[in-house]
Amino acid sequence: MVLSIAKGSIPLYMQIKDLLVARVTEGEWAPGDIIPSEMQLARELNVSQGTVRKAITELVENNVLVRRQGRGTFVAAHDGDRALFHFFHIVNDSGTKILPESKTLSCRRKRASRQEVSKLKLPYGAQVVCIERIRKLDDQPIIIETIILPAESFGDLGKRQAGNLPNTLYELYETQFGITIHRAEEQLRAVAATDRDASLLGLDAGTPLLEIERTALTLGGTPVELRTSRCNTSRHYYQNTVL
Amino acid sequence: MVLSIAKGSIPLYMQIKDLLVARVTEGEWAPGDIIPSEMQLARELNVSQGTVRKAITELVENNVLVRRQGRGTFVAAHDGDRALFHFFHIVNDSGTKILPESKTLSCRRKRASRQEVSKLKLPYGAQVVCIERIRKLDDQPIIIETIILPAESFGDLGKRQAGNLPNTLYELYETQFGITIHRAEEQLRAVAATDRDASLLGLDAGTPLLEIERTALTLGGTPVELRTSRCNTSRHYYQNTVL
DNA sequence: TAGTGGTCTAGACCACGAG
DNA sequence: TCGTGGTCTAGACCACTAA
Repeated sequence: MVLSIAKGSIPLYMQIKDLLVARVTEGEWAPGDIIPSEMQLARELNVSQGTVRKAITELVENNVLVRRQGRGTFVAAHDGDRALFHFFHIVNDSGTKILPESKTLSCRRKRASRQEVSKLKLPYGAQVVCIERIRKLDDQPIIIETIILPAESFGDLGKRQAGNLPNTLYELYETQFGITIHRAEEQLRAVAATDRDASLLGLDAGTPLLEIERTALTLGGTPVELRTSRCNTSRHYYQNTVL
Repeated sequence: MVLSIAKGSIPLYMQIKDLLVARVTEGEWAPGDIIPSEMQLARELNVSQGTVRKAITELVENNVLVRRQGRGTFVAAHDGDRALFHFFHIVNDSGTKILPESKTLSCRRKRASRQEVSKLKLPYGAQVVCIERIRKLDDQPIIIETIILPAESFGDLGKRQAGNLPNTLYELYETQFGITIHRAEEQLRAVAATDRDASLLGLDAGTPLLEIERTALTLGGTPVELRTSRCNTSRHYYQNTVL
């Protein structure tokens, strides 16, 4: 990659951003890895430290990189904190947020439905991994989740029954399959509990549930997870901050 | 205000941020106003342009200021776009977002309930303005909204029946009452439609509705609006992006 | 102590908008 | 043409971390 500084071209720091993003998406630097120091990058790319700094600053704001003073700059990795603060929005009535414990009900493979093919941009007839689990908050079953993953990208997940899957799946995707979730789109609706919902959550059929349909994407923008959560919101709610 | 650069003190650009925020919250600069140029501020505060620039950059990311190349830097103001992109999240099934038309059902004053007193941090027994309206999307009544405002801050709103209120209330708060909404906290639940909900929305009682409880805050963090929206999500949904 | 990121400065030139 | 914000540079010093 050659940086160009021709008149009216894309700013240098933008080109550097793209270059750094490429090195992350192409796996040259993995999540948790340290990247070269600002001075090293500046020398390598023949720009000033300030220009590299500006590129890195924007990637930090973007949750792609993490800076640690005195240590260096690292590729952002999924830990429990990120799962809790960025990707989990259910809070109990007293306003405190805790990650629920999860119990895997099933984890198997099947042919993708028409909707799944379309949302995951899969070829017709592709296989998907289908996970169903139930999540407890304050010792009560509150959330039923159905998760769909493109089988091709997830090794042998779902081929053999795997027992209980870890609570923070995004950490699993990252460490086991080299797939990092970067952002997600959520669509929320109110729906009536089906008989199955009702029995799993200990409610009456027809009880209003909050349904969250999430599409999770990699840094490159590829959709890699479809997740439908149905939540009993009688003692919990979905918390969102609008800026 | 004197900027201090003592060892181990708060960085200069942070102090400048606070100072600029103060000038906005205290009304020295109103929404839509141009603020002094970076060079003018740098001279006034005896710092370099780069330091002022860094302060302003963060306030722009914070939606407090807006930069326009070649023109200057302005205090952010509420227009239809901001209402639509930042503060309205209901989208129809084909994924397009449009601001609903609103019909005001009532706008009157009353004594604040215990909950309203608590959430708006009002003195016991304070008056509030209570607005009820219904909002149409794609020509169908989809949302019922109840809005609570501290009467003290909103002049004579609700004293005389005011006919139909404008669609984008935050513009009204800003231009008529000098109150700028900066951010909001939303709590979402699934609830069953009451008889009144049902008749207003043309549904059966008990139909699941998405309830959004929003607390809107000024830049200073003072809560100034409580808004409860109940939405028919059979053909629409609440869209949220998770970063 | 050496190396990293964090803050701050001073000054150059570019791109845009208004008069 | 002038003033604004936008990009880029070069270099100083501070604060933190690890060896």
